[in-house]
Amino acid sequence: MKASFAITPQYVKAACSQCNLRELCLPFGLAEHEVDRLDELVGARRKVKRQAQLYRAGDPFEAIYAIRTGSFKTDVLLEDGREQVTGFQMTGEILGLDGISAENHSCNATALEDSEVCVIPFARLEELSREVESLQHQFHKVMSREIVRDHGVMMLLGSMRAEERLAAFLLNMSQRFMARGFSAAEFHLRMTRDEIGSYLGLKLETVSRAFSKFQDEGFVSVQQKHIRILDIDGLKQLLGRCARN
Amino acid sequence: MKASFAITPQYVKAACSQCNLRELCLPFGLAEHEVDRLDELVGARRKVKRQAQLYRAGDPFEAIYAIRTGSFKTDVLLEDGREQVTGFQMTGEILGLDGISAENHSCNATALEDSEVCVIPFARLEELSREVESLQHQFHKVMSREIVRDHGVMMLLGSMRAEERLAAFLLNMSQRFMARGFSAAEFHLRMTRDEIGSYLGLKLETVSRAFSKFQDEGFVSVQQKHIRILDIDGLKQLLGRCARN
DNA sequence: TCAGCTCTTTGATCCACGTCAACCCCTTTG
DNA sequence: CAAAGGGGTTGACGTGGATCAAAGAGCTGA
Repeated sequence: MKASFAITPQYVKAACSQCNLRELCLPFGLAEHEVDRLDELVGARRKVKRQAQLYRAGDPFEAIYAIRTGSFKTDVLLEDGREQVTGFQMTGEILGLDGISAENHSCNATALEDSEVCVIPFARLEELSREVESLQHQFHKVMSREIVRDHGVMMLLGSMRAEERLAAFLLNMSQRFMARGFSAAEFHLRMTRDEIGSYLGLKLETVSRAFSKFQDEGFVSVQQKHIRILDIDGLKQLLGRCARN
Repeated sequence: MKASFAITPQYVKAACSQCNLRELCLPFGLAEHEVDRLDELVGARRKVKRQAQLYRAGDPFEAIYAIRTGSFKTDVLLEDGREQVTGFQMTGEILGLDGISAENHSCNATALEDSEVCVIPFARLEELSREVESLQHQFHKVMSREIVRDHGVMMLLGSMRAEERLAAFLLNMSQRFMARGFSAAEFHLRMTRDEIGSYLGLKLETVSRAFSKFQDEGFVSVQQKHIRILDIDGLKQLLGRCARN
């Protein structure tokens, strides 16, 4: 279905304007005729298979990417091979902003499931955003949001204990699924315990134990990657107390 | 001296074009006549006394700030009062980018010493960067650099042990002092052990002990806030080994 | 359908860093 | 110059989460 869409000209033409992710993505706040102009430069689309990389650290930077379907993780690697996951990205979110500063990417972006992204050539985006004020502003907001998000992760890594981190993670995922029209209470995590652990600055065993504890206490029901949140307020309260630093 | 400069019209006119920080700041990469246009909108300057706040979380966002003299820390606060320092900023660096996304600031910016910033009204910056391509691009680079920096901090907080974190911090400070024409080997830290600890996700005692250890091992000489780096390669090697996650 | 994966869970043990507490050194102020 | 207070250092001790180990549970592919 997706494939047949992808090759029909109407679909290409109507990319952003018909996309149900526009509220979350670059077209947010644009007038209809402005979205049409954005469509023109977002022609190309790219499929990325599960475990394949959209880009790697060091790759030359040419475009940013909007996730149309699927999800990704981004990570940076130390010389000794250890990995730090810097984020998980869902549909409508923008990948590749790290590449602007040095003109090549500084992290790796890996698909967590078979995914598809809209390729947005950066030079053309800058060009268009010089003409379209609302696009310029929305793009700045997207970048700024990434900075704010990163500060939240620092808070998490620097000041919270293991169970708080996982609670914050689950609440964040829940809220993002909800924003995309999915259930806030029940969802599939596409990443492994190891990847969650890397993101949260914990070992996978600690993540697993925290999940078990939450389940024992009746906050969530966990079956492998399938999560059901049973007591969202309980999780929120868990967050409130117990800072470490 | 600074005060007398600040009120002379030439000085206001020549702000960016004569500023020795242009290489590090927004004017980087602009042609001379473009810098002149930037000067026009960077008229206002603001002094911030040590310990005073340039802005607070929740303040309406109207401008970003370039640090002319002095230094700052930014932090976010949890409801329970615990603080996470998200960064230390030096001359030429830009403060306030977090405010763009929600139209109000999401963190606090506090001067670590008596400081002065250039106020850059954001609406006018967006306006000008629609006209001046090189300014637009440099601004995007500045935002992107902040994102890359944040990823580095995540790496630090999520994957490094205490001594590695402090070593990374010292090397980073050293490099930034050097970029500003100061000694890379000898400098004054403007922040307390507690603030360093908050930034690095450690308690102040742990920071203090790590300083002592580095001193015992001959890597640095530490006298309160005065640091002399004696063996920069030793510090770098310390970074290479010993990841935790 | 089975073999060989990878991912997850759980238990036992260890240790890096947090916590608590005492003391020291500067700096500031009257 | 004395007193007060804010940093900073150091020691003793406790603990949250890492580490090591083993077994179970789901996929994947022949």
